[in-house]
Amino acid sequence: MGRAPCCEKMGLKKGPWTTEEDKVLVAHIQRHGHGNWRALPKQAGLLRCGKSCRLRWINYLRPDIKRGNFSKEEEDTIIHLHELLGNRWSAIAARLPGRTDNEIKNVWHTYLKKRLDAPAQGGHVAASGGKKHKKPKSAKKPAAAAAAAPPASPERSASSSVTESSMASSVAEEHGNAGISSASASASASVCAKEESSFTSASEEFQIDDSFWSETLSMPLDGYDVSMEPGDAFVAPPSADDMDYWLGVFMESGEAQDLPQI
DNA sequence: AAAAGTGGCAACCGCCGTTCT
DNA sequence: CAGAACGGCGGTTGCCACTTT
Repeated sequence: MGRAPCCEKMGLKKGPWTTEEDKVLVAHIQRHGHGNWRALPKQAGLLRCGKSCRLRWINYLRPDIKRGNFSKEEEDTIIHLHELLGNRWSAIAARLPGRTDNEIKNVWHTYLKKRLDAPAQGGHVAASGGKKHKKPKSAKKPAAAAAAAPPASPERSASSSVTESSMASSVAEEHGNAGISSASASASASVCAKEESSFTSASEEFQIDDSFWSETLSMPLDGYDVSMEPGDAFVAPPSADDMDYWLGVFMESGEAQDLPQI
């Protein structure tokens, strides 16, 4: 009705993001937050769809993103949570600080699924390249980006850990002001939990100690009888589709301290 | 050393639930 | 209250780097 028409795709750019676009997006979010993703590209002067901006920010530009290889503990956590939650990548990501749903989804499809499919081989097919030992994508240069972006996107040149980049840390500080407001405006408690937990983690440089993983790995299965076989499709407990249910699970399990006070 | 094959990752697409007019 | 816009999620795709032959 009174709303602006949804992102008209005319003239909008697609494909890999350039360094310049990244900078513009980060700078804009630093200043204004991301109250309205649809309007953001226009306000920032980006020829991108709002969705694209959001994805870029969530998955790569956010200051609290933890890049680099997945540890064994993280992989095990994903496997455990996948048994519990199924393909609810966002829910799984919420329990892995610094990891995004997209990244977890990728890891699942590339390593973990195979690892489960072929347990006989047993070995830990690490995300660090069980077979290929691929160099962290630092040189992947999109054809379109190559022209506009000098060497490589920031997150690619510093792919081991974005948290180490000065840009990221500065954004982290700024985001405490700009981003939180929009995050807290979100109606979804789960989203808030996810976002804000990330923010608090960001300020702590993402040092995840072993206790976190031992708790994470032992908590859900021990505390709750989900009575399901590994590999089963997700069998929802009563009202399990409700994220409040899972929030409650986390709270009761003592994981609450890892979540923001809502 | 070169070519072919394989796998990983970033990004897009479409759907769904929620919010707003 | 109805319809449209928005935000978010999961599935899928395409490009590129790496490995193997």
